[in-house]
Parts: sequence; C-alpha cells; structure tokens
Amino acid sequence: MEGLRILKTEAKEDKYEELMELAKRRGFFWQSFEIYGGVSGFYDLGPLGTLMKRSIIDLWLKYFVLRHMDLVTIIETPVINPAKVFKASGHLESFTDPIVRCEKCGGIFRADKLIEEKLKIRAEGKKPEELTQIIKENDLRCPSCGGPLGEVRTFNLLFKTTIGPYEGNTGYLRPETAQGMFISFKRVHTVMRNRLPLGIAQIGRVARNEISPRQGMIRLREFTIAEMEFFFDPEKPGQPPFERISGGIKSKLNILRAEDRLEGVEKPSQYTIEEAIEEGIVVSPWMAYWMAVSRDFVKELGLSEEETFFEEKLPEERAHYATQTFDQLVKVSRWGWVEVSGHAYRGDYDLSRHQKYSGQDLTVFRRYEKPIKKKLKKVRINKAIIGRELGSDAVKVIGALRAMSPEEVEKLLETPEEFIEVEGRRIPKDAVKVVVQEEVVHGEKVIPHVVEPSFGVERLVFVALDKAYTKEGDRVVLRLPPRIAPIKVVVFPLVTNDEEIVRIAREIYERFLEAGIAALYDTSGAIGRRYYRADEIGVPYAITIDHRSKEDHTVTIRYRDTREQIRISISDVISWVTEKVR
RNA sequence: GCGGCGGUCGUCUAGCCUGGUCUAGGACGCCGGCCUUCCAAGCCGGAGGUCCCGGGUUCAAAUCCCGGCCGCCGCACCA
Repeated sequence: MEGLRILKTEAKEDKYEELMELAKRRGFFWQSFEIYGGVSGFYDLGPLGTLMKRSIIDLWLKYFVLRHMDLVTIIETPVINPAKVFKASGHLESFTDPIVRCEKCGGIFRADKLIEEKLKIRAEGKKPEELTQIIKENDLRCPSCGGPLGEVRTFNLLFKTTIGPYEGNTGYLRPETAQGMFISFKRVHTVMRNRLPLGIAQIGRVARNEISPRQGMIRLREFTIAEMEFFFDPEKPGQPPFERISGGIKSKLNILRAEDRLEGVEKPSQYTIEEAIEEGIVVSPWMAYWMAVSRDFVKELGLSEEETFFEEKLPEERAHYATQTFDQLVKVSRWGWVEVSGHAYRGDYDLSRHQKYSGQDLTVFRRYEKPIKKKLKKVRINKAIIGRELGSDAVKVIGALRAMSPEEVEKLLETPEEFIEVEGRRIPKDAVKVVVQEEVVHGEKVIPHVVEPSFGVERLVFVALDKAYTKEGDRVVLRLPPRIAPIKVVVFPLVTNDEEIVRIAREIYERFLEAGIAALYDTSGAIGRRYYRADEIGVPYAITIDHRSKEDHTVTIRYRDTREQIRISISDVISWVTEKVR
C-alpha cells in the first residue's frame, strides 16, 4: 500500500476537523451513544444528515433502478438471517480470520498468513488449534519484535444473535444485502416473468463487527448499503444500453489495473468503455456498464471525473466469492482515496452454493433460438406379452428392464435365441424393442452469472460533504449539488417589522411545504447573517421578500454559490425551485 | 490490540505543569426583546457545564495517581 501512503500526503488541506465540528453543531451526524461515552464504529445521522442521505438514496434509485426499469427491480429482505445462509454463502468460513497475538509487543497477525509466508505451506482453512500447533512446532516468532506468539484464536466479523428462545437457533446480522437477492432470486425471477438479464437491487442496513473501526463515518460497524445483483446468462449476456450513460460507449473510465499496480503504477489510466470490454480489462460488458453508471452517479454528488477512479483488486485482496473486483475510489481531504463502491464479478458462485446447500433448483431455463431435434434410443416394453408369460414375476422383470440402458438391452437382443433372459426368466424377444426416437429440445438449465455494484451510503454522505465544504475567508459555504442538499430553499422576509412583507414570506413558505420541498423560514438577525446560516448548511437557493415585493409581486432568488440574485414573479417561485432540485 | 497525544457549557477554548483564589472564565452559537439595514459577529436581557466515567491520594481534586471508555496519529487489522 505504498501508493496509498503517497497519495495520502498529497491531500494537504485538512478540513476534517472543521467539517466534523460543523456536522455535529448543525446536525448532520455525530457519534452514537454520546451520553454513555460513545461506541466506536457507530454514528447517528442528525436532521440534516438524514435528509441528505435520503436525497442520495433517491438519486441512486433514479440511476440504478428507475432509469433501468426494463432491467432492474428492487426488494427488501431481513437483516437477521439463519446460520444456514452464511454457511452457504461462505461468510461463516471466510469472514473468520485466525489471529495470533505477540505476547511481548502485543502485535496482532493473521496466523494463516504468517505460517504461509514463513513456512511456504498452505495454512488457509486450518483450525486454530492446528495453527497454534504449527506455530509451536516450528517455533515461529513475532515478525516485528521476535517475541513469543500466543494461542491462535478466530475473529469473526459477523454479529451473532439467537432467533427465538431456542439456544441452538443461531442467527447472524447480514454483512451485505446480497444474500437476500440470491435466496429470493427464483421468486423474483418468476414475478418478473422470467426476465433475464435481471437486476435485483436492495437498500438496507448491514453490520460488520470490525476489529478497530477508525476514520469516523468511513468505517462503521453498522451502515446502509445500496447494491444490486445483476443476473445474466454468461453465454448470452445481451447488450447493455450504453446509450443511457453519459457519453455512451466511447466515454472514458479511469481504471488502475491490477497488473499495473504490481509493477508499481499508482495513477489510473483512461480507457473507453469499449476498450475496457474488448481488451478484457473488465471481464464482463455488464460490469463495465454498471461501473460507468456509478461514475455518472458519483459525479452528481459533486465530484469531478478526476476525483474518482476504479482500482482493480489483486487476487489476495478479493472477497471469496469474486473473480474480478474493482473498487471505486474517491478523493477526500483527509484520507486521500476512499472506497465508495465495490464492483465484483461473482459469477455463479452464490447461486450454485445456495442450490447445493438448499437442495433447490436455482437455475433458469435458457431457451434455444431454434428447438434442437435429438435422436434418442428408447426401450419399448410390451407389458402385455410379459404379463401373460410371467404372471406375478412380471413386475420384477419389467423393473429390471427399465433400469437398463438402451445399449444394454440391444446387447441382450443380439442373441440368436428366440428369447432373452432377464432376472432368471425367459421372455420372448418381441416383448422388448429398442427404437430410435426423435425428440425436440427447447432449451437447457443454466445458473446465471452475477455482477454486483455496491455502495456504502454513509460514505457517500461524508464524501459529498467533504467535497462541498469550502471557505471564503471565514465564511463557510457547503456547495452541495441542489439535488442532494438536505434543505432545498430558505425563505426570508427582508425585515420583520413590516406586516405585509412577513405575510407574503409566510405564504410562500407555506406553499413550499405544501409542495413537499424541504424549506426553512428564518427571521432571526440581519439578512446577511441569515444568508450565512443558510450557506453553512448548503441551502442552494434563498428567497427574499423585500419592499418591492409588495408593489410588483416579485421576489429575489439568491444563488448560494455565486451570491447572485435574480428577480422572479411570486407565482413562478415554487415551480422554479422544484424544477432545480428534482 | 499496542504505543504516543488528547477529552472542560451546543461549538471552540482558558484554567491543569506549581491542588485551595473555580460559586469553572471567555468567545461564538442558541432563546427573548430592541433595531430594520441585501450578504454573519449593533444594543439589552436570558438559558446553558455529570470539568469523559469509576476508583484512589489529600483537610481539600477540573488539576496528582490507577483503571476503563472515547477520539486523533503511527503500527497491526479492514471478507
């Protein structure tokens, strides 16, 4: 991670402290359980943070679901899952890290990694006791101080609970929403009239028992994920609707490839989506497509194209289910590049595993373009003849004949005799025939492949705030894009000792509320102070009612970012703002 | 988990080293009133503090000691 460290120092201006102070003071977010001293890895969203998060989720829905209603649908599934689910998904196995602690310096190490590195033997998947023994037998020491190592113990990142009053009935909180989509895939696929390709989206809370979460809102133990499992036929994936993304298939993605990273390259290169697909940089056209959608989506949060890129993960960095993974990184002031979304090619891993563990058929039917005619040999048994000849033994003999393949029966029939012998009984040759039959096959069963774009929503909130936070001298302005601003508009009477001005202001404010626009009404202090207050929480538009409003029924609209003002008829104000923030 | 630094009204902070003068001071913000002025910080008044938590030392603890929690930085960890 040498690269990351270098990039980290690049981010000079550290507005983190100021931003966190603002977030707390004005009510975007703060650490949870404050009155009990706080618990790391948990954050409350305040009034403004909650509204902002909802706006971001709406925007995500617009990009990933509503704009793709012909391809994508959305569901909600439980946070608590029975143990079976994560046995099947591999999380119970792979989400558990064996760790060992140095008794001298207290350093913590992945036990299996340590053994593999030092002894060059495979240690993955071994039990903690076995690992402890290997360490003892080979006298492995602490790699940083040389001290003795303790017992190997496991650490599982899944939160455990009990379902109902039965102790043995273990449940876990989901670490991703994905399993819900896999488990309900068949049902949704049916509901969607067997559509394929088919995206199933879900926005929901997940929990990961991180060892030591830091970095505030960036690494949480409980957070919201917005993700989609996009299912398609690997042989006939279909054509993604590239015309729906900004710039189409010729538009560019910033990608840092794994092979380049291994050679020490730290800067991403630009590839057109077409190139990325044709040159196999991204293994699936659909994966490239959703990466492009993600690029467009993140841009709407206020980040420029230079401030986001896709980093391909190295094999050892990938999750157990993925064959190719890209992280979408975004530049923030304090930590440099931060992951906001993951793009994994999950293949048929999840559906295959659930098919195996549940015993249910999770395949879809791939219809051939033209039905295929197949010539098949079949055994024809004349039960009447056998019945007449053998009486009560007939059932046994017929059963035996059925169990034989056509080829075996053909062999029996090769005898020169007039009869054949089955189960010790003779039956006439003409009771059994092998015929060649033509059958029409319309298709076959296949397990779809899956690509998954997955966003951490709280990170998006933080990243957007971090980007939006700017200062003009001492003046703080949150330059949030209007669509994700928690408060869309604020209404000010220029003065409060003029009844008519106040009345008009009040009336306009009421109309905003009626229209469902998040609006504020502020009369406290001088007008300049009120503008400042609004700028600080990112309200993009301020409506001021002044003396002229009484005469010509116009008001001013002030733009947050430029402080410019335009005059507009009162009758147009609501629709003007609505248009801008939708 | 380890090491370093830190935790005082809503926010930022003074005080801590050198225990008592702290009934914990200030600024901003907030609330009420005055003023009415288009880019915050005019006037008057007010509310607001478990000095992170627990224990110890002491006649006396925001202040010293121990343990814990939380935050930041570094190391480790981050399917």
